[in-house]
Amino acid sequence: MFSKSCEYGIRAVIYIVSASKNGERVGISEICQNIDAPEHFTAKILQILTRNRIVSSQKGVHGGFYLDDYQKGLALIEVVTAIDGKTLFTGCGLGLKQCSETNPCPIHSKFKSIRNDIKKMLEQTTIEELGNSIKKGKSVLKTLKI
Amino acid sequence: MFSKSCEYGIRAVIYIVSASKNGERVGISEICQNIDAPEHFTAKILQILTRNRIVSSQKGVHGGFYLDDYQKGLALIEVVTAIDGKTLFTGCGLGLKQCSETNPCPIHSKFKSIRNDIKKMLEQTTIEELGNSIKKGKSVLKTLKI
DNA sequence: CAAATAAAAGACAAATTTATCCTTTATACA
DNA sequence: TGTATAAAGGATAAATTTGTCTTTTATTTG
Repeated sequence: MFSKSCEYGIRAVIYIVSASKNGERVGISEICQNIDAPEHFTAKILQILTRNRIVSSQKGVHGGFYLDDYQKGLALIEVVTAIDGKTLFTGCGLGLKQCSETNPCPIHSKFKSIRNDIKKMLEQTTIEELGNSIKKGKSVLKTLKI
Repeated sequence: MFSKSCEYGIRAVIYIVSASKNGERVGISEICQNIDAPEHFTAKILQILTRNRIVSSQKGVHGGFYLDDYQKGLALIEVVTAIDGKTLFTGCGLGLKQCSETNPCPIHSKFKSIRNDIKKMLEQTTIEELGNSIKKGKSVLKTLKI
């Protein structure tokens, strides 16, 4: 469904929101320890997100990543689109470039509703909402240690 | 969503069903010309499907690929599972191995309904049904030449 | 200003997916 | 029975994705 990059990206932003109380910044190593992701690789993904102004960052001492109030309210679809592009919502299920309403592939209509559901779900879910779910302990971002 | 292999595999079986009138066999080069897919690569995917008894094949003169009546009635999910496995229906949206009902990721429940919809769609759609859509000219499997 | 810190960026490597080529095996039919 | 045919299978290559390492840049703080 999502690429590994996108999975790490989503997990990272959710962690940042859940961990940075009152504007505190979170470092890349802390992030990656808490989402079970490779550090340098995830750093590059966060670079993409900061370039797209989905995440904010600060270099130097006490630097790190954080989300401002506007960014917290962004929907998950912003993260997904920045990393994986729009193919998941717009592309043909069978990979046909010319597939369209007037020139449909055999599963076009059946696929359309699913694509729309995915899109709707990602549009309606905010980063903050998912961060709160982590804060409250209702969900997790990594394998629990035993 | 699906891998390239899976896209080619689905397109191939739909073409075979749509093109093989009364048990006629269809050769790999004809298949690939009509679904815009690389020949040798698609041949390997059809090998997987024949090993899984989703497609039938015959070597030698007048050989080729075909689907018997039972195989025509198979659902698309058989094709997808044989090629891409079950991760699309069972895996976590954020790639967490331990994600489950009791230990959910933040998007677990929202994702579940979408996964179920995809699964349901693939279970309810038969290969034959899609082949008929092609036969009737209601849909296409490749870019139309202008 | 200098040192320490942390993200940004660039270069490179491993792994996986996608694609191609060549040889082998099975089948039909003359 | 032998030859042509077409799928099966093996080996290899290209492309993409994923992952690592090192250097550079910006910022804070003493």
